[in-house]
Amino acid sequence: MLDGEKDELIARVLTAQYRLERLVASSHANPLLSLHLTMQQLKVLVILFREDACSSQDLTRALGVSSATVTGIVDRLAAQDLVARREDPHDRRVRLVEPTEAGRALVRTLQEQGSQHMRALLARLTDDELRDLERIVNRLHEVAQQDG
Amino acid sequence: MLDGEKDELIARVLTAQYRLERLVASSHANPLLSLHLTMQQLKVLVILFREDACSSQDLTRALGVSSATVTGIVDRLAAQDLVARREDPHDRRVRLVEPTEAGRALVRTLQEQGSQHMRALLARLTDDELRDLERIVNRLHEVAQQDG
DNA sequence: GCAGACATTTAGCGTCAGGCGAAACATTAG
DNA sequence: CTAATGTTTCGCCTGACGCTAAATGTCTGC
Repeated sequence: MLDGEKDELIARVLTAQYRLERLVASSHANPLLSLHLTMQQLKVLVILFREDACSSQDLTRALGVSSATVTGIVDRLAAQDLVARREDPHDRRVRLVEPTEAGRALVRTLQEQGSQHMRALLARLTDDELRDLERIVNRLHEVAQQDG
Repeated sequence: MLDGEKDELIARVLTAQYRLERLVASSHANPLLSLHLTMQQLKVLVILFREDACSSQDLTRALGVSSATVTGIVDRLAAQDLVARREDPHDRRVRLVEPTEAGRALVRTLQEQGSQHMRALLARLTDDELRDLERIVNRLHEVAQQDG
């Protein structure tokens, strides 16, 4: 296939995917709308979800605020049982902050919107279609992993 | 295929997709992290993105706050040129609020995370894989549309 | 045409989260 | 041992949001 044609095919796949996401999103409530966190609290959770555990200093740098401010934000997240603090075994001055399972679950609901809905849609595909999809998603995963 | 086997296959597809999303998300910055809105402001934008235009009263109900509060939130979004107000032609008491193009673009960046990255991944698939993917995504779109 | 209802905004007040600098305290590094 | 470092506490300040009540313009039903 010519490069132009492949680009066109990729663009079509992305467009189709985008339209599907839009359609799925419009048929059920966006989890963001029922969220009761502030933006800074959510940012901390998103960072922790990705990094697993961070020192207060890491958060200070990531958010661009003072360590006193980070203490306040983490305190309020801890009060909601969304994060927990622990000591860094290598340096007892450092407080590592990590998401609780509830904190993780919360970020997950934001990132995998419509997953139950998607399950219902997938159930409407033929077995062959499902197998094809599995094969392709696994391929994409492989490729993404090679990219590091 | 037996129902149990199909459920298993669907679960595998969802798991593979989840793992792929996690991998993609971990390799580039989450646009949420550079957002400078408050949560209520973001919620209003998300609502408007979906509905296109809302009255203040619609927002009052959607957010569960007073109309005076909605006025403040919308004022501050308008000051950032993310929303615009206009009169409802059918009832001049009503103020319709709609996202500006900048407001739409902002919500879009949150919802299509990793789309450039995905493009690069797709480029690594074979032509047949891309065609299969397009076919399946279009099928899912069809099914989602039938569901209303 | 008019009174009552309705949609929105304004004004004033209060609370909360976040933001800071400085000090205190425990820990680490040289 | 001293100086530097990481975190928390304290005190102060600001901005956003949340509310009630009043004001103003518009609509509805009689």
